[in-house]
Amino acid sequence: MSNDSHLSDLLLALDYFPMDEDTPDDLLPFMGFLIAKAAQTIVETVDESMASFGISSRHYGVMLMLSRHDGLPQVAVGEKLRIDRTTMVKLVDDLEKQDLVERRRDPHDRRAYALSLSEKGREMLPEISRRAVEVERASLASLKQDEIRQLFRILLKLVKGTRTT
Amino acid sequence: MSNDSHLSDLLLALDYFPMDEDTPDDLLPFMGFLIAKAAQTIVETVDESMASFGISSRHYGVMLMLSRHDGLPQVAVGEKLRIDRTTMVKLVDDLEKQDLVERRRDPHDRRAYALSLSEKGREMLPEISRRAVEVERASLASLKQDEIRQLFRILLKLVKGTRTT
DNA sequence: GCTGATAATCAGTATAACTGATTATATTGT
DNA sequence: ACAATATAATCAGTTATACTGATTATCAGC
Repeated sequence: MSNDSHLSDLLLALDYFPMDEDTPDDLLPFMGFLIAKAAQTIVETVDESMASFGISSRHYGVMLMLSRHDGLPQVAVGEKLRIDRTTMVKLVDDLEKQDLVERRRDPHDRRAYALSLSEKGREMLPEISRRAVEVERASLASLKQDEIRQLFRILLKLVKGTRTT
Repeated sequence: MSNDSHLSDLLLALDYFPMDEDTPDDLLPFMGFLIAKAAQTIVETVDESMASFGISSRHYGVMLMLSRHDGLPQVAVGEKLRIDRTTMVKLVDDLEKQDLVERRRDPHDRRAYALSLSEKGREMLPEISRRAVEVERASLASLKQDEIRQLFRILLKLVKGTRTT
């Protein structure tokens, strides 16, 4: 309650919104900032909701990835999620301790692990996902269905467009 | 070149796109993820572009804030930017060392600092902003002007909608 | 003036990203 | 087949950030 002066105030107060003209140059300095803050908000709430499962949003991301790409080596999951190789070690350690993910040796490349959801992981994932969706929906509550779809489409285009490779 | 398998592939490959139906529930589990990755991409590139000025995107954010709210106390800047009070100390230390920002005692509240851009800070900011805009524009290159405007509008609505107060 | 709140700071802890090295295994070139 | 090089995972150590709790100075209300 002490704090009704948010970044949105900054932006609003400063006539960066609405942007009537077709020169979004004025608002570009704030774009990165705005995306970062939106991300921060959502990630924080997802993290909170995942806490009761003993994991973070990042662990959830790994599980989500494995649900679709079973048997992927650790490094590949990291590349897809843009998580550092050494950070992946810790994440998978955590997930293994919770018995949500298994490390098996890849028979075709015995340096690598083939990561899979464990039995428990497969069982839990729908429930975990349901929670994540709940809070994400809540985070997006101020948006119309149509806006959510647009946002998704635009972000996807953005992420696709900026490949570092 | 080793890595053409990005998160976008995940999403595309999995028919999460295009989302023809009016049930974005299927894609909601990926929304937070997608925003986070978009943010990561932009923040990283902005950080890189700021490096030649000896600052990070966070320092830039503080300067941008001060350019609009001169004389704000440290804690207020932190609240607006959602940066921890103790982290602000370090950020302002850095900016002061670079002589971009000044801490003056607020005459009305001698506990607080009134933060201001220094002379040099005021001079530099347009140049710094120009660089930031350059790389942000590059990050958004895959989007049409119209999509950038939409994205901005939607994100602003989202951030406004999810006040933690 | 006393009490409780607040701005900034500092010390200490926890987490994450990153660097560089190591081990085991794979791949490539000859 | 063998040597050189590359790769997957790990570990140790460094750095950046967030957060907690305490301290100091100051403010505001009674």
